[in-house]
Amino acid sequence: MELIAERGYRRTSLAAVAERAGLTQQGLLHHFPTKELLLIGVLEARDRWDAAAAAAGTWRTGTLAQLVDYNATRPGVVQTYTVLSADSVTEDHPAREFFETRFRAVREALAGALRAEFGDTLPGGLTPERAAPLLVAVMDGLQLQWLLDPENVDMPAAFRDFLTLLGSVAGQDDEPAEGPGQETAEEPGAGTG
Amino acid sequence: MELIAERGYRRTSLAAVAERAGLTQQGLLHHFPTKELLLIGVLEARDRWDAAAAAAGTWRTGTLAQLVDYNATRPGVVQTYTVLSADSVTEDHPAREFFETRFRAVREALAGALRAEFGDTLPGGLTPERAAPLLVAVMDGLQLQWLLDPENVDMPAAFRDFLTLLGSVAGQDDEPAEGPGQETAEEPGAGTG
DNA sequence: GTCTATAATAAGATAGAC
DNA sequence: GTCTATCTTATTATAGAC
Repeated sequence: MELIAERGYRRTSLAAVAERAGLTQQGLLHHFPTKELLLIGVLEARDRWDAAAAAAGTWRTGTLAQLVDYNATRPGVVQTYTVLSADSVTEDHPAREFFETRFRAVREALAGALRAEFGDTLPGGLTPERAAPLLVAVMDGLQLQWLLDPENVDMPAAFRDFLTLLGSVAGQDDEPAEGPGQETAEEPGAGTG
Repeated sequence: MELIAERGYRRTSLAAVAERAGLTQQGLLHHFPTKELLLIGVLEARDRWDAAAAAAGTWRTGTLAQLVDYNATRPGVVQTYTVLSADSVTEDHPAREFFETRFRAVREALAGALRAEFGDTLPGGLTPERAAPLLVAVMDGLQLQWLLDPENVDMPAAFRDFLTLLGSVAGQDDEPAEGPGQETAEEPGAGTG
């Protein structure tokens, strides 16, 4: 995960991963026979690590704001997710199905969360199902801008601005816009994951 | 551009570009001495091609909605932009400065457009400067979801939903949500470009 | 389970002829 | 301006010893 965050999947060599892990390339290939299987192993590991965050039934917009706060303290993890998810749209990418499935699940989970918090109708006459992809898009899009220019893009504040547009009060009273991050909360998760 | 759209920058070989262009790898290297300079040439070419769209003084939210319509008819171009912009956040990427500068310019241009259309105050008490990164984020984030799952993500409709949240009327009367695209309008431009 | 050794390939780049 | 030929390096993957 560290190396993919730094260099992206394609530029990350098995030799580099092996070195960081403290064994040889061939030792690494004993556990993951191909580079592709290693990538899938990484994604599955992050999924397991994100198990708590994936308990979507308990998500609220305030939870999401805290997740964005947390992400703002972990640029490496955010970069992993951003680079890998975009890379996955290319032909025959081993992670394509993973992200396709994941985005669908996240949209559904967030739609459920929005419905639980706001009911069937949101500002502008939107349904939770129509607002969910926007919520996901804002999280991912802000991450890209923030990774490129953290000095000029206040990701947590911008996300709360969007929640304000959605009609949530979490944007105003939930957390200071540019707080110290959730240093205490050890909840993981990057991007919409 | 075509090949980068299909495979991403790193997976695109000089030999493949040369073949598509109808010359040998060495003939290509005569015009672009390194692969990095070729990438910069591609980005500059797209900038020139986007010159019309970059006349930001004339942008309005309706224009942006039409741009999203157009993008929905050109998955290859959108993919180029999505893959490349995300890839650019990795260490020492040759296009990093290009995208950093470009995102900053686009945010400023869109802030100006929002101010021209809505004045200094938007819904939720947002300023144009605070809404602009959200607008960019929604465009980019929707592109990623749409590229991964075009059957389930109606990018133009979702973008108009966001415009509705921003208080624009363009979302209702400007264009059918899932139109045939702007086949006549030859205006180019992918992503926030 | 980890190692050394070694394929087998593919890539970016250079030299020099025409 | 384009070509053939070649260099150099990096990468994924395999074979087989310990």
